[in-house]
Amino acid sequence: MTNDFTQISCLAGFQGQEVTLAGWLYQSRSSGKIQFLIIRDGTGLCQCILEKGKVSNKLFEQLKHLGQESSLTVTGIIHADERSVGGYELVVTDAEIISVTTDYPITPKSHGIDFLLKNRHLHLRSQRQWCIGKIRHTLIDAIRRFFNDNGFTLIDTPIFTAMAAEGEQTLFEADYFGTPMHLTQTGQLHLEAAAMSFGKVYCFGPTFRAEKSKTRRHLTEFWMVEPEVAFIDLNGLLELAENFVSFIAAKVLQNNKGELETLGANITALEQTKAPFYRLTYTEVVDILTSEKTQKFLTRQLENLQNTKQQLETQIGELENEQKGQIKQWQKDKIAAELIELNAALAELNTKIENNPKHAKLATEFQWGRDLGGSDETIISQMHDKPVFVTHYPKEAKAFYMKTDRENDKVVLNFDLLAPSGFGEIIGGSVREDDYDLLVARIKDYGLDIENYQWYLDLRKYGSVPHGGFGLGVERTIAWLTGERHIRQCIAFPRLMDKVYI
RNA sequence: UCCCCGAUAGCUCAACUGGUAGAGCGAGCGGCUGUUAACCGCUAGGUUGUAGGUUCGAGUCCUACUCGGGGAGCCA
Repeated sequence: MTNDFTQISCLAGFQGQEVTLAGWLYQSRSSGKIQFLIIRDGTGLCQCILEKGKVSNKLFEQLKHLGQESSLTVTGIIHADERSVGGYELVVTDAEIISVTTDYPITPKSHGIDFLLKNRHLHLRSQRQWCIGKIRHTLIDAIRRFFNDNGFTLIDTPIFTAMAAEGEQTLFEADYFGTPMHLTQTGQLHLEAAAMSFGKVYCFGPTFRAEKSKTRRHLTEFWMVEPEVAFIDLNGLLELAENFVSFIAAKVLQNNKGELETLGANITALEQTKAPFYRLTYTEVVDILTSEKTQKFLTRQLENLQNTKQQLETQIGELENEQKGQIKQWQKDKIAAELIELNAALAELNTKIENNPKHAKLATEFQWGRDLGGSDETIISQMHDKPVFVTHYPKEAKAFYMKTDRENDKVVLNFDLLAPSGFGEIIGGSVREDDYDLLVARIKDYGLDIENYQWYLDLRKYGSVPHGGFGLGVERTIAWLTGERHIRQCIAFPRLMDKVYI
């Protein structure tokens, strides 16, 4: 059946020709003797024009009363028309209704997030979620392409695992025929074993973390790609990471510019995502955070926020006055809708204004040795227009497997990559400890059961080499690329800390 | 886990200091030959999250609970 239908994304090649589209009614408007049906077919949107007299009266009346998301096929001639979504429109000569929908719950008006998540199975059809899905697809394809084209071998690491790698309090427990097991937090440890066989490897799959984190940056189930390379040092890893991120950003820009535009992404900023990225050590970051420059930066930011707040309040005041005046009811309602949006923006601004001094205080009082908090990362990330590497964190703040810097044993050879303009961390990586005795000591220091790590220690016994790798969070990367505020919109069926919808 | 905010029609929201519920969208019907979240007219639609309390009277005040949103800590 599929082969007979023309895809909306390919309409450019069919001007003046008659085609048949198969899809769903995305939206319709009628104006007496003319109807505008917007059809969605999974590849795009197309406005279909229905004129009275050009089709049978029966069909005209049926289509006039057809509910949103009804499925149908439409036949007609394609014309270019800039008034139309997508640039082409179809003048209908015939149509066949496949399935009638009544009372589709998601209307073209605004909805709350709880409602949309409860209806995620339907919300996936919306233009926004569709755009994000297309971008996600490109991103994942680009990730695989990059590693495949650069000599990496894909290794599928297990999801059931006995070991902890990232802190035991964030493990999901599973009952494995009576034996306690965990869902994987990372494929890294197994990947290190594979790297000693293939040299350059990567794994790509779902990852589970039971973090009690109810933020716009956290999911309990997320997708992570992790490369691991034998014979590499920290600089080599940074180069790999910046080439990788530049590549995937470029691919998304190349394939999904339209989707990025629809989503309101900052395309000019993304175009600057080219290696080399900025490089700072943790110690430099601490200096920056506690510097006067940062305080000034935050003060200026606060002033800007307050100015914006004032403008918003003035705007809201004007609208409220307008609303009281002698105007039509529908105009009042339009203003009411605008007010809701403005008030939401105001609430967000207020949160930022409230947080600014707290963040400023946290930054000034920052002491060497602590891990960077979310707000600290945000500040550093806001001060830069390209991704920033932060390297050489204090040993105590990081995982047991990270290699101690032989020139300064207080720090490890690790890095985080912060996406610019306030998006925060998208990559975490490190050189791995390759010395048997040092690794044993670290495992003991962390209070981990050494029995569980025997095979991992073997890797340091039989031909140990300097090696390392990193992990990139797919949903966070999508949030950064698209400018989407919340990570839950960046995966089709999100799993949140205290809520799994469908 | 902690702090702040919220819950009113299918959806998004109104209802000034306590006085018995109101719009838009959506749905149904009608009008309009170029609409872009179209517009105009009519109709239907509610035990105000749950349980108590204060009061002559509670959507509005108080208490507890449930659910949701935002933020913090921790992280990709």
